[in-house]
Amino acid sequence: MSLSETWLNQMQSDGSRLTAPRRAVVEILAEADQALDPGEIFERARRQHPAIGLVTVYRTLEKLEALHLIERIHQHEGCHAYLRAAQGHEHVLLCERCGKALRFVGDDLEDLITALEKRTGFLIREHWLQLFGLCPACQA
Amino acid sequence: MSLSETWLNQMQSDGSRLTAPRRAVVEILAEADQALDPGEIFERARRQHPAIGLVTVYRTLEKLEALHLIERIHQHEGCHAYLRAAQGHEHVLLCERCGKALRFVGDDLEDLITALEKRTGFLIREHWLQLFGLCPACQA
DNA sequence: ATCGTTAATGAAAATGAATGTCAATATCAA
DNA sequence: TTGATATTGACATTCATTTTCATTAACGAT
Repeated sequence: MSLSETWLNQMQSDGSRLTAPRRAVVEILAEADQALDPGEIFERARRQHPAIGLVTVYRTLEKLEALHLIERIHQHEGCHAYLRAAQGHEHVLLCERCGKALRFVGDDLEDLITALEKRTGFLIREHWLQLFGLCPACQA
Repeated sequence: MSLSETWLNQMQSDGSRLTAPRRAVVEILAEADQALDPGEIFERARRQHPAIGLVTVYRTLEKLEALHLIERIHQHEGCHAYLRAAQGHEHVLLCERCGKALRFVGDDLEDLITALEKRTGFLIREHWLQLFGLCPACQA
């Protein structure tokens, strides 16, 4: 089963109906190798389903985010792009030039977090780690 | 010399003129122990300088950011709050409840980054690390 | 297969943060 | 003190996102 099928099933289990515009948006996001913002998703979705409205894109994003299937990616240039959600301790590595996004696991932060909790008295519940750079293709 | 005086001097060296509304904004940001968004800064600045316009807040933020004295802090609820910029390898620890922000140094990411570069072929140029939790006061 | 409930849709209007314009004002070097 | 010019605040504008609403479509029940 492909990722988009899995997502569609999860949406349906959640009470959502499977419609053509929704399928288009889900497929785009499930297959994307980069974070996409609502405008970009809208443009791509139109190719498959010309009648789709931008509002539907927003609404589908909302649902997918609520199900933790996608999440917003924060960058200097803007914070409105979405990417498939991190699983477990995954973080993200982004190409500053072409936008290519890679998930990676690499959680060596336990020690740092424990030490900080002791020193500051904070109770740390979440962390964001993002790396930015140039992908192989964009270094040329 | 206080931090706001230092910032004002830097702005002046950069060719900016020191005006009352600008002083108000700078003082608020230099002394804040939490990230503040333009609206919050505007409200606070009005108390010292009732005639100030919101536009001036935006313009002052722009200048301070260009001088790397403040930087935008990204959070779930919004990405429009500003905090004094990180120095060197500082990162930020935020209280999810009251917004209190703490800078800390703790850069043990070199190994992770080197390993990732080798594995992915990316050239990594920057990283963001943010921790979220509850400050001592908000745990009660 | 058909029906009926109700979720979902797209168009249009509304909202609201951020930016651009501009005449009046204030800073600060000379 | 003066004058060039950066800065100001009011107002208008832009543009992404949300809201509203009548219509359409999905899908469980029959």
